[in-house]
Amino acid sequence: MTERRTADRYHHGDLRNALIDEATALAREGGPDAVVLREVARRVGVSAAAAYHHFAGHEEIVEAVKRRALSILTEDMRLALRQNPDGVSASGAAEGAGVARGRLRALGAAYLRFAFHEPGLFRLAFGPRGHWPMADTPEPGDETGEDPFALLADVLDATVAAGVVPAERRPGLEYVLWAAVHGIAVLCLDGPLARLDPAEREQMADRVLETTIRGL
Amino acid sequence: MTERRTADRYHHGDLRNALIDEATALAREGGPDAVVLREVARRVGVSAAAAYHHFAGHEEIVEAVKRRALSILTEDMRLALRQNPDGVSASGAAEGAGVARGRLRALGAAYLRFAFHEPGLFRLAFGPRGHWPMADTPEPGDETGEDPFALLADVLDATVAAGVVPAERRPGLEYVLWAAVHGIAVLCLDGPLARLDPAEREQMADRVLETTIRGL
DNA sequence: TGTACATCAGTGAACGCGCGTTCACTGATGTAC
DNA sequence: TGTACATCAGTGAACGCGCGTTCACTGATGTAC
Repeated sequence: MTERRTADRYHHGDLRNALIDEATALAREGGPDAVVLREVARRVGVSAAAAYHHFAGHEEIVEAVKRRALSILTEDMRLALRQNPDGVSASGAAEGAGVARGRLRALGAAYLRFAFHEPGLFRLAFGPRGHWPMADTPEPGDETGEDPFALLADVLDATVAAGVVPAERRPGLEYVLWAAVHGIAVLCLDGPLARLDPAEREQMADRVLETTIRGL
Repeated sequence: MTERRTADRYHHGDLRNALIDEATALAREGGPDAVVLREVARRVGVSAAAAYHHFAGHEEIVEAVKRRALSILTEDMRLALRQNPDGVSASGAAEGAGVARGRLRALGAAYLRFAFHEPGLFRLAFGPRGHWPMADTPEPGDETGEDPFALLADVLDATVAAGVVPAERRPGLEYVLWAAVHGIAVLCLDGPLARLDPAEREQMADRVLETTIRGL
């Protein structure tokens, strides 16, 4: 019943978040172009002008959704790592090569799961005007404090420590893996592999990961 | 002076091609969203309605530009292969592993050169509503009769023949390589690597190709 | 060689659309006294 | 406990924009005779 707080009242109570919620729903359904300010307001049941009390304009709403998408992805990836723990215990023993490779695979698989399950959010976050996390610009409003890039960097460091990757090849290796994984995501979402069923898609994803990790 | 044929006349003479030319120029400058029917007509110096005597509508112009973009890419890739000939002479001797790998690298490099030199056309051809060549749908209006996918398939077949790739890994391998190459293109155009200068970009491209081919 | 005429390829004005944004406004809220 | 009032968060109408598309039209072209 507390939910009634956000309805049937002249003052909404939490309009800002309600708008972001609805904008996110639109992005999920239709990708970047579907996030239309007027439609967001319409869905919340509020005038379009009301949005301007909470956002500078359309772009700011889109930015908020991008941040939310990225934070969902980050959480997915962190979870994947938690389910594939490294072997570094209190004793400080370095993890084995197999474990390091497994964590790398898990990270890539989580990225692809997000792409396949949330294509709209994925396209929004990683589109031409996207919100890519970068090495030199950590997320300002990031709830977790760690973005996908940082997680990948850590796991790659571990592969070097485990002897899977020669140290001289370490710099910039994030991008090599990211490229492969991102590429197959795009091929499956918008490209020639768009008609694959989920099982075939997963198979392709596994192959890309396997091949790339073998090549590192 | 023959150029005057296309100007200062009530009847243009070759309006259809002039429109595609200008639409292509717009795509080059601003990507998919820049291909605006009214602007295309404006640039050609003709009313927007005139375009409807040559195209069913906006989408058909865009399609024509996509085909043109793809045909440029195909030609670039064919040229790259011609400059990295296989060793198959009249004697029919199979080419060496190094040659096969070199041709694969050349093909990937050509794809990336196109992406970097023609980002607007690249985004148009390979965007969400793109014009990806596919294994099962050869290009209908293709001038060359061979698309990038077919070229890649041939070269991959050669790598198997040369013993670079085990035959059981051959099926679907096109997509593994394509994913890596396409991924790094996107990262460099729209992603975290957008600020790399051309030399660094090429270095990253080489690394991705090297790593992926090693992993095949 | 000249003329009537069908056909083709243009024109310019207008339509409807949905967008982001602005404006003057008003209803609700909570605080000071 | 009640009331005045500043502040905040809504409203609804309107603006301007540029788009794709349609329409009735007209100028140019080339062919039949």
